[in-house]
Amino acid sequence: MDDKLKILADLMFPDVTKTILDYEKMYPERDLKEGAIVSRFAPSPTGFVHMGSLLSAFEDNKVAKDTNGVFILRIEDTDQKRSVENGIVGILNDLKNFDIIPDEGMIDENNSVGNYGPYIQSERKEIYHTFAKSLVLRGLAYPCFCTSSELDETREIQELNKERIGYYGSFAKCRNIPVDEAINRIKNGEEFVVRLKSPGDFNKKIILHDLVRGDIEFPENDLDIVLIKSTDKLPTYHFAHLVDDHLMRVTHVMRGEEWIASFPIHDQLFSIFNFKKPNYAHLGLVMKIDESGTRRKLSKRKDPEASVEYYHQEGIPKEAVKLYLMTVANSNFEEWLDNNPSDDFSDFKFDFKKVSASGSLFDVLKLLNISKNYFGRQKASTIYDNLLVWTSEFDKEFHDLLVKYKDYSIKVFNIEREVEKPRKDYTSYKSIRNFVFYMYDELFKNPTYDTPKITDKKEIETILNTYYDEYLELNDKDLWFSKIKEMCDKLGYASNIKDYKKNPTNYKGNVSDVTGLIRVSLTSKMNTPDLFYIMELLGKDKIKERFTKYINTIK
RNA sequence: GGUCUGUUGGUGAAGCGGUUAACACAUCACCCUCUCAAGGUGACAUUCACGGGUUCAAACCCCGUACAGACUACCA
Repeated sequence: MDDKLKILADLMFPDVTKTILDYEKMYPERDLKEGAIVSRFAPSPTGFVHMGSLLSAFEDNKVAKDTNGVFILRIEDTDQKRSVENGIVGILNDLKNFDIIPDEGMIDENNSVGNYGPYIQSERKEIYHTFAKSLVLRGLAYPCFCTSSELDETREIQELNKERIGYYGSFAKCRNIPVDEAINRIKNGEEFVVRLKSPGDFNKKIILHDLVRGDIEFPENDLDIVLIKSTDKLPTYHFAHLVDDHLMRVTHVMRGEEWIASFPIHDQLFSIFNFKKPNYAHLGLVMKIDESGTRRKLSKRKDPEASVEYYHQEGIPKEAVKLYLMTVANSNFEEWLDNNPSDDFSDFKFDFKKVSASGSLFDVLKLLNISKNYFGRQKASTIYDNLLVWTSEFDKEFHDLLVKYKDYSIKVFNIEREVEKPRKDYTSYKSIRNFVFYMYDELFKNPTYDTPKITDKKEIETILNTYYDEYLELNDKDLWFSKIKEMCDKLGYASNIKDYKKNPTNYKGNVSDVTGLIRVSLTSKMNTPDLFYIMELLGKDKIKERFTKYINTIK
């Protein structure tokens, strides 16, 4: 009997030259400190990273770095339909944009670092075959010749009889084909997949532990799942997971909750081989609210914000996205951030217990808020440098101005910045232009003016001319303002707003109406940062120019 | 049909048998103020999907139900 199995196994896997033991020696247990976590991100080479995957890659990376472990990038290309040209580089770039750098695995389309490779599944065929072959030898796997139409048929029967769907028990037609017959059919060139001869019993319960959900009770797996596919002889996800994560000595498998259902399969596989089982953490999915008001998985196709590239284009700083990801990853992070306001959170330790089990809603508003606070912490020169990089790709016109007026630009960004309570108005690099455009003549050619309180042309002329001729003061902020108040008193506007509120009819208006007019004439906007600083930077000549320009636009 | 997961305010959530049900975002009000952005103060869940049960005591434990989601492929 054993001899026959050997003949069968050799026939099924003619390419196998090594044994499992050989591989155990090639990929020995890692020599890492106690508690070090080996994690892996294993995408298909689709060329881009979706927000949900980014979160899990981010967490994989974080956990490995926290513990001085290893973070591996492995490419799962066992389904050729999912592969795309230069798909690996695309993924690597998306990760790199958020400072997620794998310690081990693929570093470009064809090369890798690390001693546990290859890191592309299609190049590991012989390894999978070796493991599958050992199962055949032990009578725990068998060739299955069922065609897809046969499979469909049994499924239909199962549906009709309201029976559990799947390839198991008496529905596993090829499970008990005599070895002789199997040998002959293979010799005759019949196509086959290799299936696990599951030793499980659906009526028995097992309890599996998940790092975020705790213990989960399942029936044992009794499905004879496919291990190796027929046409390309590549493994299925389940089998590749077993072989790769064992041989790469992965300690923690973090994946989406869509994998919970196959947890029993994976546990069984590890048991059969008597391999040390990894820890599992099944993460909640990233959701969004649909137009119809229902929750659904964030979709790459429908939702621009699902694509990681979107944040790059929008100019959301990667630091802000990372901060946001961390708040989604661990619910206690925000509190920590409050006490440690910084963009470097390497001191914050990821905790599986603080991972939410339910899918979280993707909250763009929150991201923007985090981003705003991030900008609040930055120096003007840092903002300048980063903005220069962003505009070089997305806003050529602005970029050229930044280069031309470097020192001036830094001063502009510094308005109310490096002080105790800095401004928090920028939300993204993209948004900055709208906050500062009026500081550049080149961007102020045809402004659309907001409408100030004071609209009468004659009055406007009087105020602006009087101000420029008699009260303009740019050396000191306090003096600047007291001069404006002085003028208000002279022209019939209340210099003190409280006085104005008491007796509004005694005045033509109040200081804020006057400064509002000056503000609009200079910037076209009703709302801006501190007017004094703006005027200080603009300088006398430009102020005159803009007063005139404004007066000329009024009818 | 089967298996599994989840359900706390507009949103993200804390909570693990006794809490005024944290905190953050958003919203609103007031204060500060030359306008904004900020900042400060306060408001915002009589209640934790629903119905039962256990208990002196339940958002927390048990049982049902509903809803949402995942899986049930030679896709991952």
